Amino acid sequence: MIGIIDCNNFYASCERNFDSSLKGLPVVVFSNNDGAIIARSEEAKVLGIDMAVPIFEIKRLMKQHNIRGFSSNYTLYGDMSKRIKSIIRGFFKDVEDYSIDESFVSCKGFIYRNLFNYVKDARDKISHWSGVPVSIGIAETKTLAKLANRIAKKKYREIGVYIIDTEEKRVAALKATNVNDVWGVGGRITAKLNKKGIVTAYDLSLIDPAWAKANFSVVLQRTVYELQGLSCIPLELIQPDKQNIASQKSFGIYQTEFEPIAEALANYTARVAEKLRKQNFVAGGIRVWLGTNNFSKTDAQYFPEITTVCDVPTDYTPYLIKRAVEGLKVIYRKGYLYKRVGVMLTDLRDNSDGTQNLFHANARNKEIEIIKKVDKINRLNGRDTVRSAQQGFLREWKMKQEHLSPKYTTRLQDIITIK
DNA sequence: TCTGGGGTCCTAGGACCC
DNA sequence: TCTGGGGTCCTAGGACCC
Repeated sequence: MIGIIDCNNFYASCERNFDSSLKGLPVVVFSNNDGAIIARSEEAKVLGIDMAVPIFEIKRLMKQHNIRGFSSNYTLYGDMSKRIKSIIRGFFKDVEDYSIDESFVSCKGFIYRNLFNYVKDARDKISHWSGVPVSIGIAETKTLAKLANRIAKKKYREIGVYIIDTEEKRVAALKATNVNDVWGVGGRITAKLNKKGIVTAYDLSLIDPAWAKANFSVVLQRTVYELQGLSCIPLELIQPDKQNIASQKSFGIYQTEFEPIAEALANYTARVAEKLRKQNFVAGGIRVWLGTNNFSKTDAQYFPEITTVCDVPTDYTPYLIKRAVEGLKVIYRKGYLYKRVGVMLTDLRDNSDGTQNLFHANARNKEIEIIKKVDKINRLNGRDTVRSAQQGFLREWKMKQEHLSPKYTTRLQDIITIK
């Protein structure tokens, strides 16, 4: 059996955990740029606030019901996630970190105790010790476990645990679920399935897996097997290395000129390069893209992108920034209202890779020395104390975060303030 | 006026190899 | 006149997840 442990309303629960005055109040969390809703407490859901609605549409509703809104604070959520996962590892030996607020766990070897009692106890303690309520679903496959988790959240909220361990329960769960609520089935596939008369998860579980593969893909075929109780998606206990590291952000206000966009791009590149070095990787390539506001019905639209290969796989920020900005120069056109710029480091590999280039002098050792010192200075004195000139200081493009909560768990002065 | 960010996997088709 | 068979690698695009 496989379990999925999922935090309830994770970001909203994190915010509430550190501010007791929010108890019982509706709480929502905004996307970057304070643009749309990405998390809601139960109270906010009851008031009819949906996922992903733009903030400007619900401003009045928020005022009317005293709904508390927060800019997303990923430093806080990331740190809470770490704490919760370390608690989970005290109860389960084999754990796969699946997302910031979800872990798959193996329930193998629990034959000699009462599975429900053990998991229920674990669920209560994880919730209590972390301050973030969790739900646990258990079944024979990951896809069925996700289904069980939905039931735990919707039907057995107080208990917070649901186990699909009989054929009757499996069929009942499938019949009560729409295909678009099945893990791995999104909007596009749902539309196609519905046209063929497949509406519930139960319908989907009855189709011929070979037909699913022929008419859709091997991905849907696996989902069908998993719904039937045949496990196709194994627990991944070892986190695979990252293949890409990316950063894109919407601008606080539209940008039209090259310089401020290049400045933003340089800053995002500095961030991804930091992440790269933290994981001891070098990047073989860089992709840069630009975008206008795709929600606008009147603005001219433009979404160019460019991929370039590094002369030598590298983690050296000045080089990466230089290449990124060169790429931007190629795709940038005057006359558009730009909404975002993004950068992705691709073709990642271990920094012991040692690939060299016949036509470029090897400056690697010198670069390593320099960037190590820069990292150290910035670690001790704050981010960007030493920076590339291209990163600038104007930051006209920076995103809106007007309702940011303190970094309760990671910044000393905030920890002291909340006592 | 105003709508997020960071990822993965799969597939088809083209280029290329022997 | 007439032109093979078996592969790999790379890229772009599409779909999905949280």
